[in-house]
Amino acid sequence: MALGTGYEQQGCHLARALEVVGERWTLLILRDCFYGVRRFTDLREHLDISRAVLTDRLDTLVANGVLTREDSDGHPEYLLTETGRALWPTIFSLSKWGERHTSGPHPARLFSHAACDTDIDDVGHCHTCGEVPGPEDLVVRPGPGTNAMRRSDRVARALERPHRMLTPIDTASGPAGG
Amino acid sequence: MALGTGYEQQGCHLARALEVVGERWTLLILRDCFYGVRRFTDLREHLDISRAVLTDRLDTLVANGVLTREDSDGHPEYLLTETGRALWPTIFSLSKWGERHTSGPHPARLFSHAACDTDIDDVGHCHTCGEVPGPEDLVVRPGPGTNAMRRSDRVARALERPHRMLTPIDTASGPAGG
DNA sequence: CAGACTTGGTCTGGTGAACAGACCGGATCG
DNA sequence: CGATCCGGTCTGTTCACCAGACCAAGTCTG
Repeated sequence: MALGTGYEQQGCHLARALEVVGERWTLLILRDCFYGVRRFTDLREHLDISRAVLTDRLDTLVANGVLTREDSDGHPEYLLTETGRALWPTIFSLSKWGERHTSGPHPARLFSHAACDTDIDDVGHCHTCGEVPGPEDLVVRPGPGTNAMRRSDRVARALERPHRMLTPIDTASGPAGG
Repeated sequence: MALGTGYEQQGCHLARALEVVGERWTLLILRDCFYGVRRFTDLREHLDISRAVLTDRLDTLVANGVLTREDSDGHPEYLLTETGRALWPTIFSLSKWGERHTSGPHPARLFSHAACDTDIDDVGHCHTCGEVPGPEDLVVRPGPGTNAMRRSDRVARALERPHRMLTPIDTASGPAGG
């Protein structure tokens, strides 16, 4: 619980939202889910997060209907629900803010509208189609700021190539090291 | 620091953003700043937050260029910078998400475009003007979900009436109690 | 000027969360 | 049958948050 019992007094939807997704690591976990990461070990390796905390966050997200936990091939897979997918504007805008205002000027990731191959702008708008595509219609690829990332885990390696959001990350293409 | 030193390995703008605004209370403080709250005591009363934590969060936000600390009439005032104002889409979308997906169906606050008096939609769009107004062009007023709030502090009372965002909250209109 | 009050903090002791890392049970591989 | 992978749980330490006491500067009252 990010705010203890405070949200009751707040009576505010923002406080309630922060109860669910405002804890440490949670938005980073969800960002990875949008990228297509679905498995415990992939999340753990990519985020370098403690197992206990990852377990707790996933449990919280499942309990709040943001993720589902499904068995696939004997392994659990964590998938975004519709509620979870609705967080994309928040994650996108916060990431853009970080890019603009706290980091270097170069985006680490670029997002393009899969239907027309146009890069979306800072508010997620596709100028070719005149719409704001949902995350399922976006392709993520490395941007000029990517050199800031020196991670060699399987997720980071898979994201070195363009990848359709929400489709599974291919983590079977080789060992973690490299 | 919300993520310790983790953001270095992440090389990700979202992680860097969360370093700045991802700590407990921070987004609620900033929401209040958008509403026009500027003073330490008003923030403390409205959020019911410990003095030490509020001090720490304000210092962090000032140090990261999200707020400025200025003296007005002998008292410090905390004001959003341009960088801070750029967080509005994030706060708005997360609040909308909380409204839709974690709380009741009724918005606690409604936002209208001051120029044309039209309520903005869930993505912040004004259908009359065909644009997405910035926070300085919005008026906030209580919505049908407001009854969930039973706070009687001065900020809550001031927000019982429509209020132009980013203009100072009038907290001198009476004592805190009611 | 004394004394009370407001404002904007700092300091302290207790509690809960996050961390690194050990351990573990089931499945799969060789 | 042992080794490895996967998805966790458990443990001891560190760290952040909390309530609440304390404090200094200003300021209102007389």
